[in-house]
Amino acid sequence: MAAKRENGRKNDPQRTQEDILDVATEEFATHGLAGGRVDAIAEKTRTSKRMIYYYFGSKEGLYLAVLERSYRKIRTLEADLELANLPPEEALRTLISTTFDHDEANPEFVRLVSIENIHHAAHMLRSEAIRDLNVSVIEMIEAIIRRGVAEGTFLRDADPVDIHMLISAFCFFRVSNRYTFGTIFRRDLSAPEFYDRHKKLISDAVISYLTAPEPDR
Amino acid sequence: MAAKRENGRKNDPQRTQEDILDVATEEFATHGLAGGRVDAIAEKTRTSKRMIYYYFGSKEGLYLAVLERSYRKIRTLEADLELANLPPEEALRTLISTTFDHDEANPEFVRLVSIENIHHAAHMLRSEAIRDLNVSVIEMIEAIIRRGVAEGTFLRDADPVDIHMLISAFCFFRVSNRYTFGTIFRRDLSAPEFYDRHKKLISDAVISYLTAPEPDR
DNA sequence: CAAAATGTACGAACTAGTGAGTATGTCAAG
DNA sequence: CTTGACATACTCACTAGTTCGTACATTTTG
Repeated sequence: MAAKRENGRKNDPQRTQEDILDVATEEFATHGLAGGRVDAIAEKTRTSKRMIYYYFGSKEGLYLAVLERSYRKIRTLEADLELANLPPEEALRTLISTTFDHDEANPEFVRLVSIENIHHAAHMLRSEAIRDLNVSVIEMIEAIIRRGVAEGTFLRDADPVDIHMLISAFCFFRVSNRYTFGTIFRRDLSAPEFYDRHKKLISDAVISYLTAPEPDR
Repeated sequence: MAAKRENGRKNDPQRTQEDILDVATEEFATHGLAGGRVDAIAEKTRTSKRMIYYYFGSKEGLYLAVLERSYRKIRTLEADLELANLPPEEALRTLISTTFDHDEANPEFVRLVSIENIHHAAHMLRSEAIRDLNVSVIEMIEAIIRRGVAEGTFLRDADPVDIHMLISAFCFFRVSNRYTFGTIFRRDLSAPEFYDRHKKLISDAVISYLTAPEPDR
């Protein structure tokens, strides 16, 4: 065993882990947790399978790490939105636009969340990091609604979580159900023509919901 | 016939297949396609694994059969809605209520669709039965909008597929993302208190979208 | 040198799928 | 109404291949 270090290896644990996580994100997002193959991940990595187990312990451990990292990424996005100075309607449109663009730009995140739901969010529940995500969106929406109601623009004092759900559902569904919906209605939801139109649709829907008078039924 | 014997075997192909499909639906909806185990299905069945292959050829064949059967079930539901006599708004509320209730009552269907989306709707595309689903909802929505616009109740001439998407997204998301959304926002979306409230929310949102004047921006 | 990081080769368990033979029901002919 | 031929329905045991995970050796780094 001539110990030649022709291509002498460099130890770079940081990069190794990032590399594994990148590849694993793609693999799990494409095939699911059960469908994702550890060997397949290892091969696409610049390192070996041994390192996956060295750093993440198990397949599930790796999956959880992938999930946590994905969630951590969004948290930052929401954080630096300056909405307090905008008029309520505009603030809301900006917020919706951000959610919309995020889901549009991160289909692998959307897929991971779908997969996690199939597993009843079991891994998420075990992860403090994700469980304790402080969700600033809700506070933002709450503030916007309060301002809107105060100044008389909004006529409905809606629940902010409900409003967030209305927004999220549409933005998420557009990406998560792109394929089945697209197949049935013969419509390619990733086509650029729908981008502006759908963003306007959900924005207008939310705004008109809030500005419409509460029907007495 | 009438050959009834104590513990002798009874040939009942119809029942055998139904039995397999019932169990497989549950298994795939719970664990996904890759995660679902043929052996597990076989065990919960009153028949054997050999019969699964006898009737469905392969694991994928079984999955496809499950998917087709699930889709076939809904098709009927939509069909017998009598909306033509109702005023537009009420017709729309009835339609939304139906979609809402369907997703609420069939979480395993919602899950199967989610799973199918992870697979890019690959199986669906291969199934004529599903691909050729004639979607009457769209025509219904189209008719309602047309009537509403004609009589001046609705001020927007919206695309019916877009409207259906807005409705579907919310109803679907409520069920499909029940677990992750519920975990993050500490809210049990299957709790009865949300049932009426959410149904009213999506209905009001759609109605107010259609009745609100098109903003000029 | 010790500790951390990495590569190789292997194995135990699992899993989709099958080979080969058995039971059941139908029906036509004797 | 009995017999036997035949197609469909079914059972049991087995296998080839995959997949997660690990034992062991080796290299890098401080």
